[in-house]
Amino acid sequence: MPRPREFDEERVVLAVRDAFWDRGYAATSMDDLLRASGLGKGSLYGAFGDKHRLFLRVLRDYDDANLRGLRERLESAPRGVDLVHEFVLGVAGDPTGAAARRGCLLANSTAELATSTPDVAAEARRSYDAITAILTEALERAQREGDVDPGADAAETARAVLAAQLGLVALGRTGMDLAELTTVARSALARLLPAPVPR
Amino acid sequence: MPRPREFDEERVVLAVRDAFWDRGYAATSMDDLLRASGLGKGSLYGAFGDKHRLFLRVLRDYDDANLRGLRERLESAPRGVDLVHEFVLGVAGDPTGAAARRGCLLANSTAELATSTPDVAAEARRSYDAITAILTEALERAQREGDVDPGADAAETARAVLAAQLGLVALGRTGMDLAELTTVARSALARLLPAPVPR
DNA sequence: CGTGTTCTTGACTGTTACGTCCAGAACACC
DNA sequence: GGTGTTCTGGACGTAACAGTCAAGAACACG
Repeated sequence: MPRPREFDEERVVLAVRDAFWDRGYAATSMDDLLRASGLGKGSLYGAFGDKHRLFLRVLRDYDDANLRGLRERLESAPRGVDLVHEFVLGVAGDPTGAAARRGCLLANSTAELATSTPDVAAEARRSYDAITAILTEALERAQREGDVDPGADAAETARAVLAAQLGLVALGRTGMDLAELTTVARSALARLLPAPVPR
Repeated sequence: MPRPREFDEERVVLAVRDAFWDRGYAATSMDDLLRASGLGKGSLYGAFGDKHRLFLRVLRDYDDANLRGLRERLESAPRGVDLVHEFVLGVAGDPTGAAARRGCLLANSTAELATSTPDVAAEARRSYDAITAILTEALERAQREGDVDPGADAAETARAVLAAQLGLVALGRTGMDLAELTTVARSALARLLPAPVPR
């Protein structure tokens, strides 16, 4: 009997996500979000609650999509080491550089809000732990496939790779030249992944 | 003949810096800054201009102090490689973990503002370029001193080290366990600095 | 000790912020 | 087609926001 929603919840989350992504949490006003989503006040508040709750919803959806994508790529990757390369080099993947300048919504939000909003810090830990697990799995596969030294601690390597990727994201956000960013990514990758001893 | 200032400009900049550091740029109100500095509105506006200009002043002072500290430590360090270690391990240097959770003002600000405020992105590039130059010098010294493989490209290594450090700062901000953070820092460092070939 | 310049304080303005609320619209079901 | 429930849009209230301004205080200098 209820009147059905006129909007698609997922589309609204994506539109709102872009607004937060472009301006940051605090600088994004509710009016910005209403304009971005095309909804009226009652609808947005009714469906998602206040700004803080809406933001957390956006962030969680963003992270989940990222993790889902990583897992899928791990399964479809010909070799485990490919995923690791993709993960790190992807920071400079967009040839226009727009994606690099935009950075990562989670990383941006953590830097802006981690102190004042424990929810965001917790979400970041959750996400980074999950990414580390996926990278660890990829590296273990790479070890079995002979692309990475089997003597290396896969979990430890995964964390180092994650740190390097986060650093690259930070550098990309400064507007660093894409070619330079790629060079840094390649050299970091080459050093972090210990090659198997040739025999 | 003019009436002298009653406040110390440098102390005000530091107090204001802490306020920005704790809350982020957008979430810090002028009232917060007035309370933190102890000044009245006319004084703060008269001495530093509006919020944006004040923030840039704070950021520039912060960066300059950082760079000065790095250069001094490079000169006083027994070995070039020591500075590189300090630089990376320093992220987890405070045993309480408060410093790690707080992160770096420049990194936080870049993540929050780089898109909307080109000044901040430019300041970040300036600072990171300067850090890279210092690290390059330290690495070249380390190569001469036999602590790093002389065949490695020092500038490229410096950029990789910077990326790793920025990643560690990002991880620290999530509240990651200090011991774990240190472990990641050590393993990244060990892999990024190619050991000299023993002979 | 008068004078001129700067500094300080806080009231004030206009804008924008977030969130609530209500009247009317739109639909599913009977 | 009536009825009940939810959705929609916008007006509204209160609070906080950034920044201006003017009146008076504090000093250096002559």
